Parts: sequence; structure tokens; C-alpha cells
Amino acid sequence: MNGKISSDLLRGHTDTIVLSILKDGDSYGYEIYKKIIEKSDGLFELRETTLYSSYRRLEQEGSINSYWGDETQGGRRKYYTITLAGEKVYQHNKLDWEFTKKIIDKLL
Amino acid sequence: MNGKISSDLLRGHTDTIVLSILKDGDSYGYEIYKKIIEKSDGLFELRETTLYSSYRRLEQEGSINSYWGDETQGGRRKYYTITLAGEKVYQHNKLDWEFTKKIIDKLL
DNA sequence: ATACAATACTACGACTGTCAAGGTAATATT
DNA sequence: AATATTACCTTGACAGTCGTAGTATTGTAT
Repeated sequence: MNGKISSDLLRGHTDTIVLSILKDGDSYGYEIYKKIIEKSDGLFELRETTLYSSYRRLEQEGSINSYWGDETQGGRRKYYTITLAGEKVYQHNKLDWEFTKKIIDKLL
Repeated sequence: MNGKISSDLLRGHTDTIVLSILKDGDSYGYEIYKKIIEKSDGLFELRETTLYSSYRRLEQEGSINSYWGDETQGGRRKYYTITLAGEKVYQHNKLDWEFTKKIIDKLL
């Protein structure tokens, strides 16, 4: 799997990718990790550590909130919800991406 | 100018952009800097420091060579040439970009 | 029964590309 | 005479990603 996308080309997209997943409903850390692999048809994965540091960043800036699931058995899960501010960040980042794409295409 | 593209979205593209300029003929540091602004219709600039560190990197890995211009007056110029290895790197990076673009579009 | 894989989260330290700030020196413009 | 532009370079800080490591539970295979 992966091996294709260098982390430098990914940089800056992680947060937006996470937000894009949460836009479709609450989810927890490990599930988001899995969903990214699935959504990219197994073509690449974002390391767990990278994601967890993204969650921390996003929560700190108010783009997401978290709450502990009430699993009575099994590993407890920390669920994340996207906030209104987070949705705005997502929209903004998406526009940035469309813009960047054009510029880079022009330059390469 | 600029202000739009965050450096994180640029990360990893700098070297490829430089190679793409040199592909069209030898050039020197400051001129490359100017050409990037021009080629992007003034929409963004790569900082000079960022570029100079890119030149160093590219030369070290053998993607470009350099030679001093023979200006008898005025600031001396250091010209860069793309090597055969560099052209291969360029082609490879461009394919990477096409690939990455698709994945990110799928994920956002 | 026992080992192993998968689930689920976290901490820490290293690496690397970008940038801000600062510097030198010559030529061209006002 | 003063300033802007050309042209190069160094240094140190910052931030995002990743490798490595660790804890603890549940499910599956031997």
C-alpha cells in the first residue's frame, strides 16, 4: 500500500481530509484512519500518529469537539464532531486546494 | 501578491517547479525567482531563501549543475543547468503530482 | 489453552522544507 | 546624494509528518 504519495505532497491536507470525513458524521480516531484508506481505494494511508496530532490541532483551534463513547466493554473510543467553525475551515481549505491545483498545474 | 497559497500546500513542489523552469534553458537564482512569479501571473512567489535551499538540494542530489557566468561588471550570476538525472526526477515528480491530485480530490 | 492479529489510543524524539530576518555588494533610477 | 533593484548568501526558528514505542482489550487461528 501507499509508498506513492510523499509526505511532503500530503502536508497541509491532513486536517482537511479529517474534516471531510467528519462532515459525513461523527467518528473516532481509529475509524477515521480506516476510512481514509478505504476512501482512497487502499492507495495510501495517513499514519496514525499524524492523524492523532491532527485531531489535537483541530480540537485546539475549535474545528472539532470530542466526547468519549460509552462502550461498556472493549477499548473506549473518543468520538469527534465537526463544529460550525470546522465546516467553514473545510470550505475554505477546499477552495485553497482548487486554487493551488491550478497554480501548480501552470508551473509544472 | 500571494498570501493565498500556504507554504504547506506548496511543500514538496518547489524542487519540481525549479526543474520545470530549467527544463526550458539555463537560468540563475534570481531570474528563476522572477520567472516563477511571472509564470504564475503574479499570483504567488516562492521566497528567495526557499529557492536557494532548493538549488543546494538539487545540486547535491545531482539534478542540476552550476557554473559562474562571466559577467565582467555587475553582480556575478550563478547559472544552473538541469542534468539528465534531473529531467528524470522532473518526469517522476510530475507523475507523482498527477497521482496525488486524484487522491486528494477523492478525499476532499 | 495459547499465540497472534486487530482494535483503539497515546507519548516522545527526529527529520526536513519553508520562512523571517539579516547581510554584502554592484548597478540603475530619481 | 539617496533609493530601488539586481544578485547572492547564512543562520536559526517553526511546524507537520513519521518512526518507534507502549498500554490494554477483543476476536481468530493453531
